[in-house]
Amino acid sequence: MDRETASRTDDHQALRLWLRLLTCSQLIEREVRARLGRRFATTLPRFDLMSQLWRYPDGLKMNELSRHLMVTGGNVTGIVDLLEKDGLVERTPEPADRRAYRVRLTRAGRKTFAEMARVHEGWIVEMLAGLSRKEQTDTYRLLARMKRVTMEAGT
Amino acid sequence: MDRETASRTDDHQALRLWLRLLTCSQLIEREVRARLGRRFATTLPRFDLMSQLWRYPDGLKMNELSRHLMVTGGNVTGIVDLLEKDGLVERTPEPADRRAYRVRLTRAGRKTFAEMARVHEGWIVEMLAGLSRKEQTDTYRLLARMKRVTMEAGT
DNA sequence: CTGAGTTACTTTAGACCTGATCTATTCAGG
DNA sequence: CCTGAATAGATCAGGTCTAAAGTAACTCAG
Repeated sequence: MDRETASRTDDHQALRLWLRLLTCSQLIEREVRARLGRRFATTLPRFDLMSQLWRYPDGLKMNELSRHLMVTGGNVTGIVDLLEKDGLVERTPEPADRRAYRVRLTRAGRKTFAEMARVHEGWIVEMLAGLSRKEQTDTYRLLARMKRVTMEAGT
Repeated sequence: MDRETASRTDDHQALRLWLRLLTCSQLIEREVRARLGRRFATTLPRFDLMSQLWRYPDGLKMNELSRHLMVTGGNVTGIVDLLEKDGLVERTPEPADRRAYRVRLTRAGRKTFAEMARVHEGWIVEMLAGLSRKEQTDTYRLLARMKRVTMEAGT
């Protein structure tokens, strides 16, 4: 019995769609968090941050990380602090602007993340393996529509 | 530029689907959280908890709340504490079991929630208004599949 | 009836997240 | 130059969440 099941009876279409979306998202996210903790003793926010740095080998400034991850700056500070303490990322000074840092993966960070990303993708593939290729692309396309209309509505 | 856009290039199908699902979910959730704060000076967890109690006028025990909301017991304790302090819910003793409480909405809680739920559904309808009725039901059905296969894979 | 195991809830430590505020630096006009 | 606005980042308070440990009450075999 979860939130969604408990409320199906008399709600309306858009609301039901939203609750189901939330349920799916939480099911996967919860599992990924648990596995990241068990297998790699890390967390989803840390994984996400490292994933961004992985795509930008020259590093990113704090505010760029903040935009990419869609979280506040104060939050990025905290996560980078923790990753830095573990030696997975480093803050290097930005010569052009003494206020700014450039955050990048260390050698150890790259090694660690490469392995994590490989295993992580396997988890997702496994969790969604029950969906046919067509179901996956159909869902992907419909969620593209949802993403678009939601972003437009939010403006 | 968000997480998903930043990573589209060379990822595989299931992973892309998951990232898009996460993006959609976060877009809506973020907006709902912001509006709940601005309009009602409350938070999504508090709203969710009250929403469960709304459906069970006789109240729920703490562990039932925990199961419905899919969060840990310690978390429920904290949220109920805050709602109780605001006079929106009350803990009443459970005669049959002196370890347990029965949590229910107070009169003020019912009044407050009724208004919040009405406005909240309006927000969701508005945010998803760009989707046709068919798109909504198609997405709903595909997410039902995803929910099912994900829960089965998680077992 | 008793004590070992279970269950209901709370507490705690630690991570996460936001919004607001602070410090230091940069930049744009005058 | 000099000053005020804007920007980069850090810090803080408060709420959220988990896992683990703690307390009290219940259950039921022996």
